[in-house]
Amino acid sequence: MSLRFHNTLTQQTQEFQPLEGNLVRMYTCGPTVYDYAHIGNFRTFVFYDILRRWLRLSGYKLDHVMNITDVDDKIIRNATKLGQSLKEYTDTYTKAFLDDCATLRLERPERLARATEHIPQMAAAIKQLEDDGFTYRSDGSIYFRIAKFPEYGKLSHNDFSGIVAGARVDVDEYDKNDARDFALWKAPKPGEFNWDTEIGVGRPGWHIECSVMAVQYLGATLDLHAGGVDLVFPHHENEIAQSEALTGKQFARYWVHSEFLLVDGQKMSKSLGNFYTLRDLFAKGFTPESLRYLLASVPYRKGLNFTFDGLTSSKTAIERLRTFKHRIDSAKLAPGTNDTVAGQAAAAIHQFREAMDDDLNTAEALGAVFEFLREANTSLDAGGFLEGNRAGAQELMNRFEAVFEVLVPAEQAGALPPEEIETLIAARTAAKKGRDFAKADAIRNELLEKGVILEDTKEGVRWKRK
RNA sequence: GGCGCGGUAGCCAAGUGGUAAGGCAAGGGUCUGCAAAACCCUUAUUCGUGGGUUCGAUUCCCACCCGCGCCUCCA
Repeated sequence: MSLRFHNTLTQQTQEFQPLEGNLVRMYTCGPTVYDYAHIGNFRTFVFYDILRRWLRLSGYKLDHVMNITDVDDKIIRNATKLGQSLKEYTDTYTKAFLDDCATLRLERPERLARATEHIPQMAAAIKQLEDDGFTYRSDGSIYFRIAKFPEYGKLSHNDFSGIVAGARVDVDEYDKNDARDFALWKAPKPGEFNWDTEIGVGRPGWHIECSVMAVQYLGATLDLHAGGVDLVFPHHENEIAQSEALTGKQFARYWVHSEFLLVDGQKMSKSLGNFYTLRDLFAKGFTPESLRYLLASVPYRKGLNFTFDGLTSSKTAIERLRTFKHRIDSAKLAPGTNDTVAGQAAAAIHQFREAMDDDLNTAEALGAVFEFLREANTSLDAGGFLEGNRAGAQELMNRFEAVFEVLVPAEQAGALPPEEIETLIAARTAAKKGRDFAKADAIRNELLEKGVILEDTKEGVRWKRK
């Protein structure tokens, strides 16, 4: 079967088909750079990465835009407190975010779009919405009047027809006519960061940046729009209202949303002390690959309960995969092809693709890989795995790695150089040959203390980092 | 209260109208100078609870319970 996604808009899992040939125009909601991103954020960003990779591996060409929100209340507050310019402040966290993404091996979208670099375009869009009668001004701010957009609520499947117009609800420190109306443009406040534009002085509301940047770079209708579930309402609902009011066309055809990450069964929060950034985890000795694997291994539409036990078991699982990869790459095999093994490899490759096609079912895809891993190891132990079976096994592992990318260990600072390791291994092998096992074990322990694990295999000594 | 997601072994988790993938952990074994790695065996008569449909339901329907998210710019 072909690629399917669960579309929030239709609440159904639908076959994915881009509007134009094999080009996928996609937009994903990126970070607000007011602090270091936490592992909950990265659950979603890893999901974007898996989504990108699988689309590419399915033969699609991507045009993917992700926003960097570099102006909002928190940013303004924090930057002001530090006496920094907006740019100075957000550059710090933008860089940290991009570094973290690289560490987690997340593919870069074709374009990153910063909100503050699109202020004139946002003003122009708001101007057009004003001209078309979708807005009103109140206390210097400009609001979108949802009463003018009857389809409001179609994404979150809420019925807003009962909202009483004229009710004044004090939300967000601004006055609105209708509880659900939202700010397109916020009135200037003294001492804050403001922009002087064709619609006046002030700063943009949160939602307008995504509508404007998406349409500017990708056109009126996107194939795919992704984000965390918490963005369904109001953010994405508002994006739809603005965008479709502007263009008169459907904004996005497939909406995909990732579920939340919990920590020890609870929402992550600083007050509970269960709030983690990547830096926190690496400081505890966990590797980027372990986190990447853990975040990727639970299908994106399922809540993910993060635990340190989970991280540890991910590490172990990765080790097993690495050992297997090494084995099929380096094993000395007898000539010929074992049809049974060949069939198992083909079945695994098939099942892997089927699972991923089914709304990115990474858990099932992993199941296919591990099942073959066990079958192949059994054959390898028994000598039934032949030279002609190598390519099929490698093909499966390559496909696995193309999606999950955890097999190559990250470079670790201060690690023992490979030359020194090889020297020690040679000394140990010599000691073993002389039946001096005490010395051999001493060398092995010395290496272990320096984070290097030895394995004596039929093909010789293999080492790996702890 | 409204909308949405979910409740499967110690933990993570897939899945189907026909009788429960996979990973981790644990115990036993094979191999090894000892390890490590790898493999084998063992660990859910049962899939939140109660009804219903059916020859048969974990899978479909109804009700209920529990967890989580959104409904105040939080991925």
